Amino acid sequence: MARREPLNRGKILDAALELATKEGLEGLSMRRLAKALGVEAMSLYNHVSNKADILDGLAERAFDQVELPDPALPWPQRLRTVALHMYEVFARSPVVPMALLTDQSNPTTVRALAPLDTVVGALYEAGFDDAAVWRALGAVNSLIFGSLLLSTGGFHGDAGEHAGRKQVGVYIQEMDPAQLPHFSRLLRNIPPTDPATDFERALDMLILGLEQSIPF
Amino acid sequence: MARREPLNRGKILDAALELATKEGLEGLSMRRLAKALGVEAMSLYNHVSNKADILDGLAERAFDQVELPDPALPWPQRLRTVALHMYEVFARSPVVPMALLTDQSNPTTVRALAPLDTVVGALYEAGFDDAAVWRALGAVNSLIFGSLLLSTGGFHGDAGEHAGRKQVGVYIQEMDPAQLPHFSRLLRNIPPTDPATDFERALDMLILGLEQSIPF
DNA sequence: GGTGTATGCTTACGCCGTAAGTACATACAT
DNA sequence: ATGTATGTACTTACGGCGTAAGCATACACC
Repeated sequence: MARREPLNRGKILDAALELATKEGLEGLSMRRLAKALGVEAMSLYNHVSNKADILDGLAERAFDQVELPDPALPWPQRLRTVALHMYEVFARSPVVPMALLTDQSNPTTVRALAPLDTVVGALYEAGFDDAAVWRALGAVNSLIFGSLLLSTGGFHGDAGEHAGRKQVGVYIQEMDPAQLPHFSRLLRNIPPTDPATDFERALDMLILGLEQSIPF
Repeated sequence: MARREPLNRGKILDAALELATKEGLEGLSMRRLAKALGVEAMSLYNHVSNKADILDGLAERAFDQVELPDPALPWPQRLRTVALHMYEVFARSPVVPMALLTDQSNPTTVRALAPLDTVVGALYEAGFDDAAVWRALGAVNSLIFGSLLLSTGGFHGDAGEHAGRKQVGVYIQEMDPAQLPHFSRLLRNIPPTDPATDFERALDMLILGLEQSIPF
């Protein structure tokens, strides 16, 4: 009986990312993942310790792809660059931010935390104290992850974001312009924006706000 | 045999909120919810159409609690007030934002969308065009929901937010200050901030940025 | 009393993550 | 060449999940 090509962690992560990208986080199950690899579910446990381990692996790979900016740049550019890179990388693998925010993944390796270290470094250099750095870090992360989640899946009701006209159309019909005048006006004229540049604008606003609140 | 007090949608929602607040979104199952109500799981389906319907109900109740600001206020205050109220209400029921962002809930009633209509109205009044309103709405929502999710559960690795010293302590020990100098410095000195005021500061920064990008 | 309707219960299906045990192919020691 | 250890994969099983389908019972109204 011909021996099959052996499995390994890398192949599992590859297949997991592909499956999750295609089917979403809830479509990624050990059984389906195994099937995609031509293997039984329990065989995966020879190479990963459990499902959370797979998600951690995906998150680490993603963080690893985040380019770190030139440390010589002034801090606002450094912050801007690393935040944009984080957004781009995660937007390519929407499962990852979803798993992170729902606590299904929680990577703790140095590699995963390096981009955040860059953010923190930039904020300290700006002159903020510990509390302000902490808050600003939270704000940046909130904006990054909030934008990602709202643009992929979550809560079509409030925006639909890039979700496309089809769904939004439903709301337009259901919506009573007398009761929600502004919102229905907006939905009637949704402009064709893309989430990435929307995020960029929002980030710039936040950085602007940050620069203005630097202590002297 | 004594007839038991009959079930109804309201009681189900009450128990669901309590259970979910105690056990988290993943702890809220039809079976456990039924048990808490002294009933079999399938009995719930006489009053709600499915689990998503329960989550929609919780979300609607939450949106309903959001106070709408005095329309006479200038737009930045209106925006600020409604965003803060949304944050407060959702922070009280963390299941709701979680369910919204993971697409397990998607309320579409007028009541649920009223706060968003207020936001949109404020942004139009500020003079933004459709595209800018759309983007600004996304930014505000991202900040609200991102802050909420980061502060409840998600991704202790990046911040831990209010999650408390215990968990953060783990990272401090594991973390190599040589490789993550800024981040480990920050964790060594985490100041005692609370997520709500952190959000308030971030929101003010964003509004500041908005005001400065009004077209003339 | 008879009947219709609403409510709750029981059973069952196909999913899920994973613990535990088994079969077998290779690598190495004798 | 034989025996053994190791690692990989498979099988089975457990307790959970959401919910479809069907049944039993209690009340409201005629």
